[in-house]
Amino acid sequence: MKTRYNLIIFTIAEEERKDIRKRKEKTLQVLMDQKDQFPIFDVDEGKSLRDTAYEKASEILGTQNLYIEQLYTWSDPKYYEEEPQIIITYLVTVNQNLVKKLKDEYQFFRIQLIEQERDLKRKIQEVKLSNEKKQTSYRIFTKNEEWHGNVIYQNEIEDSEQVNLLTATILHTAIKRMRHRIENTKLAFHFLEKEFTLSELQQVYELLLDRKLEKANFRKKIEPMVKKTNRVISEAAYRPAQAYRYNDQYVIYWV
Amino acid sequence: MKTRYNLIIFTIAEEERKDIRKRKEKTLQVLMDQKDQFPIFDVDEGKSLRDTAYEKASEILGTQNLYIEQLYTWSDPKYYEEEPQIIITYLVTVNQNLVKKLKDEYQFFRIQLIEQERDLKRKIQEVKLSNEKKQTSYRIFTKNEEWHGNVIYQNEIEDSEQVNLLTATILHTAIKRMRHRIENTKLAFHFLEKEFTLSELQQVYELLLDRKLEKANFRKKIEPMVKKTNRVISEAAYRPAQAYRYNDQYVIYWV
DNA sequence: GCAAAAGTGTTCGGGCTACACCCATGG
DNA sequence: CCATGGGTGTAGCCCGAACACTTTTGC
Repeated sequence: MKTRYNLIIFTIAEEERKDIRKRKEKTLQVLMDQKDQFPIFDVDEGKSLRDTAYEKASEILGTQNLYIEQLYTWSDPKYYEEEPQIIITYLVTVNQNLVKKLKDEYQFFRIQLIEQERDLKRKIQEVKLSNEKKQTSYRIFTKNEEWHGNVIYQNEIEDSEQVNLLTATILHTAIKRMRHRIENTKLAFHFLEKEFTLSELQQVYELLLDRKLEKANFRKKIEPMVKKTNRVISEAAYRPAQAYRYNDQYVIYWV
Repeated sequence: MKTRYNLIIFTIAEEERKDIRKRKEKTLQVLMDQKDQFPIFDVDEGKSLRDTAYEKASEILGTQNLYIEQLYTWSDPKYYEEEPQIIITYLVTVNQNLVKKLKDEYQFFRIQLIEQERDLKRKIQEVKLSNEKKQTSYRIFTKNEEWHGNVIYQNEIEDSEQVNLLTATILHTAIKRMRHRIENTKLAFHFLEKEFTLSELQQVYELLLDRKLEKANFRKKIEPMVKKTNRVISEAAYRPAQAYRYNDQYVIYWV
């Protein structure tokens, strides 16, 4: 039985400005290798897996400024085509401007999620992964089922030519995890520069949550997580925005 | 590098009634082996770890009515005295009345947590584990620290004669996890019979959260999770209580 | 002036908190 | 009738949702 670990690395990239009067658009992206899978490695003997994963991610991305967290450990045989494995996944987020010298074997793909159906027991999403060179898309069915009195989530994919089940499941699980983590960790801030505007922060939230938020309400909610600086950031032909920083005093979830 | 899995199994037991006029007291208990550790096993090749863990837990406890969930995967060398390992922990909860034929090598221990100190960056807890035959106690220091810009939780124990660091960390992590899970899964209900009173449910919450709750408010909050039956349950020299069941229609956290 | 976004204030409703009160039972 | 817990109603508060409105900039 082989034990390995892999990395699901997210970034938020700014697209080219199309309209000089408008804000730059941001997209959520994920890193995959040439086989459309997440980078996977053998475990380093006698070392903390978090350290190993952090070093490997730094090496891939060329920066040390990363959010990292253990996502889940996968062992179900249905995930493997060949020999059974145990895979421990680490979730990483990074600011794209810090990413240097990305190796040829890895590429970022834009993620688009389109919800097609949803009821109490199941959900169908269309997932599109694309960059300049390549585009893949698949549909993922998520069901919550009973299993010995426990409610468990099962994912199925329609077109296994496009993506394998484990990859799709990891992506699904990672996005779900990030949606929780933006509420009470620094995760969202690792997508941004040290200084950022509240609109940029709101865009990060909107990309991860996949829905529009109310500006006034958003600002009230995240107020304790940020600190205003005395600088402003000018973007385009509209009013410049105040620069903010993460508030290091902010601690919650302290059980 | 060896990969294994272990089980942290909780139950809530009713103590003997001391005063005929009073309600039976409940205590939170955890299963450990004769070396004061959680049951640990080799991974079953080519099988889902959740299935393996579930079967092993059923075998130990003599019942199939269990809550089970993957807790975390531990790899840090500081947890191991001898050779490095990777250990995947599964969290299990069970109703004690269903526990049959518990093997001699395993025993349940009452858990008492006493918070001694707490501020923004650290917390000190005294942990007492006891049953009729044995008692151990130790102090656990939990700190939240910076690590490459991430906030991470570090546990330290004072008296490593009493318990090893991994065992203490798993217990700590499991309780934290349960405190989240009672809000949105069936976890709490696996401690109880199929039918129960709202007071019993409230006691489960109070044991896990380690604080008293307001009766009226608690009932309003958990109302959507339960269904009233037309039976009553008489306990002692006071008004009998309505019996409730888990409401199977209740689904949240459906991302 | 106008388009676009920055930034703020107000109202409404739901949920949590605290507290008060009545009900049913066995001894 | 009393101790004990079962069970319910209400008032206050905070937080999030919805919406409206003002300000600042470059073109």
